[in-house]
Amino acid sequence: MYMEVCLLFLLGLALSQSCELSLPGCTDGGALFITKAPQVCGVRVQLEMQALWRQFDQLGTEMIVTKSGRRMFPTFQVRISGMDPSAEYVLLMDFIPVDDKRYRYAFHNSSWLVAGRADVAAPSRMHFHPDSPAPGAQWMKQTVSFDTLKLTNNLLDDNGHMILNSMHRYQPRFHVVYVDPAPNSHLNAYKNFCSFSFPETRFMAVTAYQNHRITQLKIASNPFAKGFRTTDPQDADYGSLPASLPSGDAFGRLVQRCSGKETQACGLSSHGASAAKPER
Amino acid sequence: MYMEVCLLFLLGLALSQSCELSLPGCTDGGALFITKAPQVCGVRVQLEMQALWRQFDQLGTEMIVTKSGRRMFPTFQVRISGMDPSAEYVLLMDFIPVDDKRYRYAFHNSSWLVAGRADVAAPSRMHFHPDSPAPGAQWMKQTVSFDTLKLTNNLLDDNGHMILNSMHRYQPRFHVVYVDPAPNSHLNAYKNFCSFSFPETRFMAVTAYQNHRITQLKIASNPFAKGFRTTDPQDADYGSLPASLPSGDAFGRLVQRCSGKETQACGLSSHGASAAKPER
DNA sequence: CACTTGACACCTAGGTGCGAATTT
DNA sequence: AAATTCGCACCTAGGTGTCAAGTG
Repeated sequence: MYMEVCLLFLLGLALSQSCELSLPGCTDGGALFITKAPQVCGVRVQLEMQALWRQFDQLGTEMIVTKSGRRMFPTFQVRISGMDPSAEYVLLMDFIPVDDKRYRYAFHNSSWLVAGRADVAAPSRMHFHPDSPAPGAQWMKQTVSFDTLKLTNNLLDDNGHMILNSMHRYQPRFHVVYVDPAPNSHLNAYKNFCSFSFPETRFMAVTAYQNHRITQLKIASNPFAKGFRTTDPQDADYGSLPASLPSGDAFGRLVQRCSGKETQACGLSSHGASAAKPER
Repeated sequence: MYMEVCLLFLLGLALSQSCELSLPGCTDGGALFITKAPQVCGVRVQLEMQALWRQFDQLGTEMIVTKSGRRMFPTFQVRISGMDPSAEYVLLMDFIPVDDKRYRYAFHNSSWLVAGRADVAAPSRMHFHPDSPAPGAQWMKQTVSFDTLKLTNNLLDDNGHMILNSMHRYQPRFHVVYVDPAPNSHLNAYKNFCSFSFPETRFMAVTAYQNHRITQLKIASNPFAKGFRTTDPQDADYGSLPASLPSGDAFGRLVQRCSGKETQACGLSSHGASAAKPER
């Protein structure tokens, strides 16, 4: 990892956060106040394993956090197009709180209830894809996987894992940063990146699964949990088609509409689904 | 991997090979005809697990080659110092034939015999360390390991493995290449790298072990072969001190003298042990 | 009571030499 | 006969949820 590179776009991401707060939405192909650099303005990102992500999302995805760090399942993986093949990019992820609430699970009716305001925010970290930096051609060649990313609830973690508060809800974000070789490129940092959020990847951080249906879906779909399977080893075709369509609620329709195709970066702070921003 | 970088020093390495053939030796700190770039002239490389390598070398190291590719054991690992911390380097390995001979093993007296001239040379490949390119600081931070390198006897291999002829003897080489950002840096390619050979890492490529003592030492020292151990699980302290000193032959003394300490690059084509070149 | 921790059995993924079968 | 190939049992290394125990 290149330290000098990292420092370069910390500024950029900070800008991104504040812009997200101040702007209500980002219309697809709408007028732009800030022009993005050509190296990032055409970047398109497609979430892999969408069908599986949606299955989990319908039930209310939960992700285990442990002291030593736990992988995400499903793994966050994307296919990228529209990069400048010869330009250098850094790819990274972070996690932002979906709201300012703490939750608890009501077993009697299998639903999440608000249990007060959020705890003090965990130290915010970024996870750089280990292949960073690399030329666009390399990133676009095949699926980019964040399978080495781990989630922890240890506030003092020194393994570089992503620190989250259990019983809080998070939205993964994906950032594409163009490594500008120009001198004083920091002056253009805000032009040199774009960000993507896929609403169907939101999840509740937990230390133990609460919703039994989530547990069952993890066991059915994660190869490492095969030891807990009881049913046929048949139903393992995730990743192509959703086993069931999104249900009739507004959120379901939104997800279907916005992430059914690949996603284009929009001008200021790009989202996987432009109108499907986390509720704030 | 950066293709443009690769192309840059192919020339350099080619030069290296021809120089090795034409020059009888490379005296430690002697007068130099060609001045190396400051980024590489002070680079020092120390072989890890020397004691283990020497134990194998005394018996006549054998490395398995398979169609699908086999790791080396011991693994080629080095500690590096003397790099420019902020300069970019590419690290790579290749394997050169020790001689022009084909061998066979005489079981009756446990020795290798010459069995004619070498077969047609296998396609010569280079193995780039997967972290390449990276700044000197990163390479020097910890041991650099080539544990993902695999050896194959499949002339048509398309997995990027190192292709070797079975029953032929090879010398691993290690190359440090400075990535010169200057325009027309290819004109200086021969200045921008240095190479290291450790005589104790020479080996015979085989499809099945010939010397039973080699088999036993592999079983005793490779964790993955633990299933074949019969003796105490005690004698597993390789890497610190040699269990037995090199025996009384000239080669043993040579190895001891030349690779007992860390090794400095010398001017033209640097070797781990300057006078311990493979016999040609 | 709600939540967290840690030992555990059970997996995946892949690196070993063995030994029978096959090829040259 | 010599050399190679392949399935195999046996490992390492580490990712699963479970369950009992611990914490506040």
